[in-house]
Amino acid sequence: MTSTPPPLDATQLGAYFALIEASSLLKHSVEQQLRDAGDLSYVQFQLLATLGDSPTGSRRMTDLADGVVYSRSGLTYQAQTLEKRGLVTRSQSSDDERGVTVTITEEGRAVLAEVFPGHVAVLDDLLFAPLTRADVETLADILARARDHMRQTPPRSAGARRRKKAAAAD
Amino acid sequence: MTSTPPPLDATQLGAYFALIEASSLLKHSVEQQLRDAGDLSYVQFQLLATLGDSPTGSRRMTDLADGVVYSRSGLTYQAQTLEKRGLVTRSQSSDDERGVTVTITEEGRAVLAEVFPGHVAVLDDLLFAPLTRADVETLADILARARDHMRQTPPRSAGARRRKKAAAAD
DNA sequence: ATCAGTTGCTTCGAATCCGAAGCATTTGAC
DNA sequence: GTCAAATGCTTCGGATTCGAAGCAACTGAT
Repeated sequence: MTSTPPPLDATQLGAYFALIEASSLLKHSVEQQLRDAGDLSYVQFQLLATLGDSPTGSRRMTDLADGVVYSRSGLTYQAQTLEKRGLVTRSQSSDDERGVTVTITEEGRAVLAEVFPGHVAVLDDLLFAPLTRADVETLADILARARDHMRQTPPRSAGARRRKKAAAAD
Repeated sequence: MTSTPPPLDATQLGAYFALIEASSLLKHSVEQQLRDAGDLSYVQFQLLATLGDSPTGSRRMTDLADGVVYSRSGLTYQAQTLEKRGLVTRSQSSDDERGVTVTITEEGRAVLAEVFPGHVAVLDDLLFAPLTRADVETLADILARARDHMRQTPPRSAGARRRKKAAAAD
């Protein structure tokens, strides 16, 4: 029974659709450029960029997955792929025996450098071209707030593993 | 020709990352809700919603694919899936022998109605909660401009087939 | 120390996705 | 009319994705 009429007005719908469409279109174009320039998928680029941004060039798997909004298993797959191509190395974390530290290689940095200018060019052409400086600032502010809110609002059934015990007092 | 890395300033980077992260996080949560509420993927929901929005309840495949930012083959797959579940029907277009018209069924509308309130709830909780009314208006305006720009800016290296203008009458 | 619970990552199976190739129809040029 | 190119969609093959289950290591309490 749909007893609750949609409390979304036209403006909200517009913002929602525009958000989804814009990010989809942008992602598609970026993906194409990355594929052409360095044979990288978007996730792979994100991973390399995240690693390259780190002072040590390394991160733990979980941190990577969280940063990129990705599943653990998907990250394992991509990390393996990147390792096979020699763009990253994987090693046991020093303090935690079961932790895996991923580190970008020189080769990885090279690919990153290869791809980056084109990446930026796509962003300039598609995203920033029709926007003023003030628009970009405003956009960054609003979306950052939304993102932060989502980050700290736990999905109803994701994130932590289901607790089997203590079900009664959950 | 990669001699001039166009620099992105902090604000631009912030806007870009926030856009990607926010849309990713939102999409993930929405996907979960749709899966739980009606066993629909996000694309499937988008398709049903698009069809439901049409006065006739029908659209041609290509128009659907464009609207949802999806590959043709992916759309074929999803249309088949939805047809198997009885949520849409597919039939030959009247004026074009090779065109396929997809139409939402009563069952499809029912599922849509079933899922919609929860969908809206997620949007309210995650996207709109931390934003003011003015924020939403601004966001809609800016992103709509960006989206429109992307829509009419063809991918530079895409050897995609040229597509003509679609008929306005529906 | 030991046990149960938690966490980090991987493996597994299945679903989904895309691009390229293919088929059928339409369009445009001649 | 006929042919070549363009268009609409599907099929095919392969890559990517996720959740669930599994294994190993850490933690805290006893």
